[in-house]
Amino acid sequence: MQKPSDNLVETIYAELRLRLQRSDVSPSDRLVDTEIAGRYGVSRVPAREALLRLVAEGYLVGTTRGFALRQLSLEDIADLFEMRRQLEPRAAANAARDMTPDIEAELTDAMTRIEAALADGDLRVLMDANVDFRNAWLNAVRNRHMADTVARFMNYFQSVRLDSFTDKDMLKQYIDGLSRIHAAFVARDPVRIAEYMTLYMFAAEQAFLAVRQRQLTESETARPSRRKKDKQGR
Amino acid sequence: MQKPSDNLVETIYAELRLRLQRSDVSPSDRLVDTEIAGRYGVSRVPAREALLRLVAEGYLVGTTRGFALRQLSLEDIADLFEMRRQLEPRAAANAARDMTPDIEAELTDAMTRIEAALADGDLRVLMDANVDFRNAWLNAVRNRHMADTVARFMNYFQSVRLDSFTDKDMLKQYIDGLSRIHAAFVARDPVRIAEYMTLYMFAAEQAFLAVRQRQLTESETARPSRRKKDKQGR
DNA sequence: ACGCCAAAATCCGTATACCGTTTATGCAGG
DNA sequence: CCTGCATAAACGGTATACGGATTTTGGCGT
Repeated sequence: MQKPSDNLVETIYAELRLRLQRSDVSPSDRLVDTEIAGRYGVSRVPAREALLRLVAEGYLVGTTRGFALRQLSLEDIADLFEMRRQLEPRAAANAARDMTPDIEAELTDAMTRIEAALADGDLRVLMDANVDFRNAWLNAVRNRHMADTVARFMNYFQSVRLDSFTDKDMLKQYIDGLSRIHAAFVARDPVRIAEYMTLYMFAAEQAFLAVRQRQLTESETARPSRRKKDKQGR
Repeated sequence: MQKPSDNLVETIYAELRLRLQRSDVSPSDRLVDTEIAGRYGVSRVPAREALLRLVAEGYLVGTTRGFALRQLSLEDIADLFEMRRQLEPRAAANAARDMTPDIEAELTDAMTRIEAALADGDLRVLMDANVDFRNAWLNAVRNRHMADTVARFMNYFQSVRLDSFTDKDMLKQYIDGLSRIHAAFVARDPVRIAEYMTLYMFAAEQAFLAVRQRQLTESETARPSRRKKDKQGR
């Protein structure tokens, strides 16, 4: 009865969004409907509609040459974090209030994997576990409108998060914050959750601003020549 | 090149959303792509994409027989107002802080028209002026992500607002709340704005819940066309 | 060598056509 | 009259095709 694969647009959209969440798409990549359509063995229409939806949601921008990751300006980052500060502490507090044992187990599992990945220095695993952690507590939020909106604002940053993790100190600080939040979730303490989350938001904003600023100054020099992507037919 | 009307999808989308904002679409209406395409003299594709975007944003739902207004459940209303309480007081406070003379003039003009319409009992004019008032202060919000998100949550209710206005007492109360908010905008008082807006949100939630509940009980009886399974009382 | 311009390629936007599913309609049997 | 069933209509989903704008490519003139 569970039919997420009912229509092609939904399938492709979900797949693409997952790729964005996992930073599988780099800022220099161009997503072209024909290429995606070919990869799924369908026509342009479903691929295009999925892309347009991602554009409407603000994840992508349409260019004259394919769709690309939206590049956040410093102002965007500040504005988006103003929203996150407004929403996430409240959402997390609600989640703590409505937490169930299964979700707590998911959270703990994800947290364990995050710390293991930190020890191993495996960024890819760390990011996946991080997404799991995030999705787990969002699932405890009863208010779906709230959970979806929060998820959307988080996703804007998911696609660049790897970069901010290149700084080891920042990464350590990030995991510490997460660990504290996890403990408060386990303790079912909505007030402290809201508090920790608020502090976490400010730290995260600084981290992303720093990362983005570095990217911007670096890209002053790099004027990319055209790169050929290998073609694959089917 | 200030032409957002470059492509057809954008044009049709904007037009349809305006119609939704102005309650030009009733819950029993069915929006069909071919019909819309015909009205604009274009093919199905742009009409369909505009409709799908409205579905993705939650304004419409796709049925097997055309697209229809999304019907908010009582839980939806409660959840959406939880979001509005979280966002609108802050957004309005920001607007008060960043208010410019032109926007204040727009606000005052809209407020004047609202009160005139109230005196005339002209609901249509009142609703239009109400949308203008709302858009005016949203334009003062520098954080576009915030303004857009707030607008989206407001729009869910714009399409049913006329109903809540059938109760004269509620209407009067509504305008009083708006008038107080307008005064605080003119006074550039972010703190009071946030306060008034919060109170206003609670009142509005009660009003919409009451309206929706009445709608739901009323629709128990309305059953057109011939049925097969379910028998009507003799 | 260098730039300028035209031809080619790429890719978005839009149009048209087909198909499958769901709903309505009409007809025959009780 | 009601019920069941077959047939038609409506509509969403998808495929394919065309056009136009923009970028790339390649060669020609200076």
